Amino acid sequence: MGCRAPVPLFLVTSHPFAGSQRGFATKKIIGMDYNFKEIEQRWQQYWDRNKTYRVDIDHSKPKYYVLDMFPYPSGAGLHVGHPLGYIASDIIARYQHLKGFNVLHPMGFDAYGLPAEQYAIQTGTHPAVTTEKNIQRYRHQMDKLGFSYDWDREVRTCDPFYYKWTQWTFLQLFKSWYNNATDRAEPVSELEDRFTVSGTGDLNAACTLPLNFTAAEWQAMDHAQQQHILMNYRLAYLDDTMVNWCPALGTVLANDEVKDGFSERGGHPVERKLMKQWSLRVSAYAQRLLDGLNDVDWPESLKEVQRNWIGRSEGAAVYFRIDGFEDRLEVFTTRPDTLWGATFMVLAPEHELVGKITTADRSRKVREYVTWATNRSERERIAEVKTITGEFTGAYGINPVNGAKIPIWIADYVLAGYGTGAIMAVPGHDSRDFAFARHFHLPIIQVVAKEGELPSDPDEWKESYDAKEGVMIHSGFINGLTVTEGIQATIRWLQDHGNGFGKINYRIRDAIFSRQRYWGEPFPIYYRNGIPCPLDESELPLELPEVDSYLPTETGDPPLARAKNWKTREGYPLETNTMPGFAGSSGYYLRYMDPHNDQEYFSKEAIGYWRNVDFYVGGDEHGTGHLIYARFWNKFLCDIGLAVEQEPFRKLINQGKIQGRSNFVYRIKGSNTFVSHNLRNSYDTIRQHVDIHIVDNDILDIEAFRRWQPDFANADFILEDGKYICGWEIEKMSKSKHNVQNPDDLIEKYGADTLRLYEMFLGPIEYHKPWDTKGIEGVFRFMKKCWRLYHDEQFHFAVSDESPSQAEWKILHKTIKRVEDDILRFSLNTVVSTLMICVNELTDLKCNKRAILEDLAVILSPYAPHTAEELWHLLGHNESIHFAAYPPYNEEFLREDLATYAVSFNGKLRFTLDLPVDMTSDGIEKIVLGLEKSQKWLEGKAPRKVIIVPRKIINIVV
RNA sequence: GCCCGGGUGGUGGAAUGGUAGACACGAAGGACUUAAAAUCCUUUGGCCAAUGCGGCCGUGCGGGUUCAAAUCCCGCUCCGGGUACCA
Repeated sequence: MGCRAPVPLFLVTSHPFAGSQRGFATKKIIGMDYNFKEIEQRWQQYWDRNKTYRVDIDHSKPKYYVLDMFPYPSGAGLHVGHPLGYIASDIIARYQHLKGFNVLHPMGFDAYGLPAEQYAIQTGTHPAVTTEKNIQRYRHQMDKLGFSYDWDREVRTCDPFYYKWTQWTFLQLFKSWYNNATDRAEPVSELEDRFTVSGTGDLNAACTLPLNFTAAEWQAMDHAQQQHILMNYRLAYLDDTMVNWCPALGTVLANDEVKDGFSERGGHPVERKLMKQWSLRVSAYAQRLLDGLNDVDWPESLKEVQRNWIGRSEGAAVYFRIDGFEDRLEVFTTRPDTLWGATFMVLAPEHELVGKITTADRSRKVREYVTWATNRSERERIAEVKTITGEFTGAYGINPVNGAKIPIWIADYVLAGYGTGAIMAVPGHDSRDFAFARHFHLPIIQVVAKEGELPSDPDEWKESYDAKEGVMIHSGFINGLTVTEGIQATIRWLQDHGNGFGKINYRIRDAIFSRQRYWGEPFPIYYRNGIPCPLDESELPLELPEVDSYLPTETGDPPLARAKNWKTREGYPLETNTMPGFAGSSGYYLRYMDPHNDQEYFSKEAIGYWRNVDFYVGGDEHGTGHLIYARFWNKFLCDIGLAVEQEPFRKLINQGKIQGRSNFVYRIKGSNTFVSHNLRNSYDTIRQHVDIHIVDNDILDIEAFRRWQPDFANADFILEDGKYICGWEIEKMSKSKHNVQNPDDLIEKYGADTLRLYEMFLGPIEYHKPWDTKGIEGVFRFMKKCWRLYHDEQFHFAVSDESPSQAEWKILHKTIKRVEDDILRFSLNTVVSTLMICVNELTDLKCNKRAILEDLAVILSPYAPHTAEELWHLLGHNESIHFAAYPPYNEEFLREDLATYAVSFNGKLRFTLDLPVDMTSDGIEKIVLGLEKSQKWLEGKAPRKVIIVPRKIINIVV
């Protein structure tokens, strides 16, 4: 903190950029008030021309990577809720830059997506055209907000230069398998060598179906057979899969794209259907995806969502022989201890053995049931959860622990996609099995008793006993053991006798990676004699072809089947499916590190420097989609030596949604008369949404209302206090509710800096919160007040080189510290308050000292970059404020002689007291107890205890 | 059902076991102005008291830990979100 010239020097500088003022000067005002429009425009141009936010690798500085989830550019443009996260990340990026980090802060577009394709189907407009137009609009709106993105690094998922690497990664997945023994992906070529030498031998691989063959058997297979086998192991594989088929969209959806049996986009019904589909073997990474959650700084709730989605459960696989057949039935159970209580078995209707084991007398009913169950849509299944249905197959399983013969049923409460699609039913200790047993009059056996309780008659039970606590009974060699001991003992026995083994099961399923759509990445795959083969990497990118229509063909093939010459040079047909939306977004954060590289995904140098994202901002709706796939993608790229960090997103926050605040009018039924809010209960009224733009502070602009819609031109009103008061409610922001706020209007009225400040001021970044336009006025006042600190009454720039007073230094450094503390814990709303307090206090002192105001401009710059930049240049700097340094906090300025103590008696605050900061506890105690005020609260009694927290509080216990 | 969040003035929110309601919005009153806008000043959790003294109550409800609890613990309640025949 250097000394300034002691001579008071009052600087009056004419506005250096005042040339283009347009009608802002009034007769009185000579200089200019806070002219945000001109300021913002000027600096946005300057930053763009000078590439102020361009960033390159700089080994002399530590890196910091700040990322927003890139948007899908929809036709509707941005509303006030979208920029919330972008503003937050921009503040962090700017702050970290001031702190000396080399900050990577890119932006791009998730440009493949359904809406552009739907629009293409309706209008014939190429999705690329629609997408380009929407991107332009997004870009324009974002530019007006003053973000510090390095736009030279922009990526678009639909750009062949970008999706070349999406296709490339797919090829690597295709050429890899997952070795559970080494816990990583390895080349399929090595797997082939292994098969040639030792067959499946001691192979421990992630696969679709466990297979066993010898080297000789492998060598005896022809090429097609071998390729078929390899497909069982590839990380990107083609398989017959039960998929979520959406007839309305003509495509398959991933599990996370389906909600309650309807498509998430569009809300169309979804059916289950068996189709040949590309899938990614995400399940191979289940444990690593789970473990990795311990190493990231994410909201606990989001981690929990992912843990549930991965759904690890520990238990055992148990083999049941089927009476009269060679086959054995494998079931998964988390409760092997209850094996003695299994009284029947249930298979999913789709289970492969159903046809084989069903007896002749049962076959008609079973077939009917299977047909009925498989044709039921997902939606019906969910709607009828409580209906119990099933059929007996006529076959019996043999319980390995006691040889008991138990009936095998089929029922749709057993899901084909989970575990092995078959269960042992223990009605005594599983509520679903219990309900099923009661419904079909199957026996129930108790095998667990609560600690200290005697067994009871299960026929009397109202519900099963599911808890994992108690002692085993009626259970052979595990009698008397606790549940936990029983589980261990049973697993040991199963393993020793070849009847099963301890097993960990995961709920997470492989990701279906095919879409029957046009607007997506083509697969770099062709078919030779029906066998899928990878394109050579030199052929990439395989560009999306032109088609004459965006609909499926008459034969039901995807739109790409319409493309002319959709085949390789040799004439082999190319794959006609395209990749799903999450393909392009799974690795975009890596490409930003080196977006112009035409030789590789990203260079070793780039990944070695930027490593991973330090701070990621986006919505929590991506918990089971993008954030799982991206983590999978990154881990795979780690395995093959490209990525260098196991977790791509170190710290993540979910920005809350901004809700709309709707206004209502109350129309008397059957009339054109509207009743003010508080009088509405005296009439029979209908509530109607009213455009929030014609309501100010819940008071309706009656004339504007009459003009709003022709219907209301002759409306009558019943007023209160001469005003029409509207009702209000917090709802989703939507056009139909007439409550949409768009950022362009607000920027026009208040400027981007004010909007940025206000969005942060609304509340904690992760909260969902209502948008209330009224509050923005307060922030706008703050900006004007701040501007005035640097200007005299005629709005001439005027700062003094005089040395600041102790009080002024103190205000500044208190602010420096608080702002910094708050930014570091991402409490961005309280920073705004702190800045307001600072400006209020400096205004009270009429402070215009350069030494204070320069630092203030820097502190302000992450939040209000345009205004700060203007002030910075007015202060005489020629370089952007972006290259300034965050002022170091100096504790000296906060040093005080006196501290204010809160004095309480029995915990109740009674008065405050200023005392020297260095006074000892003994001294304080003496003074406080000697005060006349204290006598009143001591009531003549002697204090039992006196607690003194230095410089804070004194508590006297009486 | 299960799993997460969360209940603080008229409103958004602040308070990292230590003066509850910072900072704003809104409201009421006032100054300036022919007027409006802009700006500035005062009051603003409730109740009692009334001279600006002062007191009592108060962070969804009931207990507890502590010198001290919005904050930690136990039980309940209400609201929001996620998820669900997952064996």
